[in-house]
Amino acid sequence: MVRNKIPASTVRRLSHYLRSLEGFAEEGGTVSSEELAARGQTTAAQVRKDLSHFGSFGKRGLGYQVDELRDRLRQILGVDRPWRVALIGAGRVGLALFEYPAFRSRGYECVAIFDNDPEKVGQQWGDLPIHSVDDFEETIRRLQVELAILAVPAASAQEMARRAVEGGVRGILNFAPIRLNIPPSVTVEDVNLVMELEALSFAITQSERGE
Amino acid sequence: MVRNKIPASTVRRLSHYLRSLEGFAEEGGTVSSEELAARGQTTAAQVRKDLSHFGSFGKRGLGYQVDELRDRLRQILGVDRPWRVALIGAGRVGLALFEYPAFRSRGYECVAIFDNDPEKVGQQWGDLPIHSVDDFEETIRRLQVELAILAVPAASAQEMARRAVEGGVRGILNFAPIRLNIPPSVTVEDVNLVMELEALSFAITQSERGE
DNA sequence: TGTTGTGAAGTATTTCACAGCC
DNA sequence: GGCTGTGAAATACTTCACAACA
Repeated sequence: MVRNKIPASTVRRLSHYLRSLEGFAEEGGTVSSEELAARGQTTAAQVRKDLSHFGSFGKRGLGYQVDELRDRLRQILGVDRPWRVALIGAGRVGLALFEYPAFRSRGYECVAIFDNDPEKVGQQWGDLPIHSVDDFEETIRRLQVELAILAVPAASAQEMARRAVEGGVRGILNFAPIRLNIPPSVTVEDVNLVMELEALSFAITQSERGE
Repeated sequence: MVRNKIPASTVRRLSHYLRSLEGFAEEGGTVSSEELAARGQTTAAQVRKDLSHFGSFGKRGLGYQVDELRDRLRQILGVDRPWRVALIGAGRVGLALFEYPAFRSRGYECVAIFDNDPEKVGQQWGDLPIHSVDDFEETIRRLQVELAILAVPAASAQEMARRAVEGGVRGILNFAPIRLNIPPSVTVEDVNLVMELEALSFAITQSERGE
């Protein structure tokens, strides 16, 4: 079904489409590529091209069945099943993520929290204890952790990423502002807030100079 | 100096290059496009092309002067001067961002915090009071806020974005998972954590199906 | 009729490769 | 000799436009 490599831009848009469809209360309705495009800041042709990578599940003349497309998008994005997540780093960022309701509601279930600060180890967040990093690899392997959210200082990020891979993790959401060096079989997504702010100040600076 | 539209991918890489150069302790040294590429997960040709949009500040046969390139990148990205930032939404995400040391150290200075929860209004974070949103536009205009960090629930994000624009903000870092509808003169950068996680689960699901 | 799915055309971005300069 | 800066070539992505079909 999936013919070639899917561009990252397409994956991001698929996520948007799914979000839009979840807004539709009306079950059993249909939606056109035109409507999806309007909600997703893109074009109808782009919506159709994005979806066409995964098969053809629209009806010509009618559009897409909302329920069906939503289910299909969930399958494609892999969110039709729960994911076991470990939070590495119980600081402010970790706490914000841990309490972010959207994660759990989309099937990302935090099953373990780790920190290297002896003050924090043993504390509870919700019903989860904060583990020491001593037996990190064994613990995440035992708990069958698939995704790691890496919210530790840059200095320890590479080391913890390596250990997470060692423990069998398949993907890492990395908040540390460094490029992780890990095997290509493990997927990494970087969230770099300073970079986002710099993109803002760049754009503003450019527009000021331009005019 | 800047000839055409600069791709977003280039801007992100410039931010990486700057981060790499800040790692260089040695003042007065030089760095080649090859070295920068190695640290930034890209190619030497890409580094040179990225920089060439803004002029030619390397020495053939030698490479780039570290200090000079770093200063030039700061100018280009607009981080050679402080930016006045307002934090909108004093929840967990807001707190994590407020205490994120990298922001302040790069010149993004939080000058006001807002929340619509009467329980929070009047509290202090560091030496900043949490303001009510009642006189939001006037306050940010008076404080000459240039950037807004929007960390409020999706339901109020559009409204607060509109009011921020009204108050004279030039850029918005948006954590709400919706597309803001604002005039093109104001720049928006979206940080969508669910989307990042979905990109991970997509990639993992694909690789499992492929093999 | 109305809207999809998709080759073909059009743009945008990256990579190549080499002249030009230190 | 070594490394930059940059047109030209290659590749990737988006948009067009229309046949296919419910």
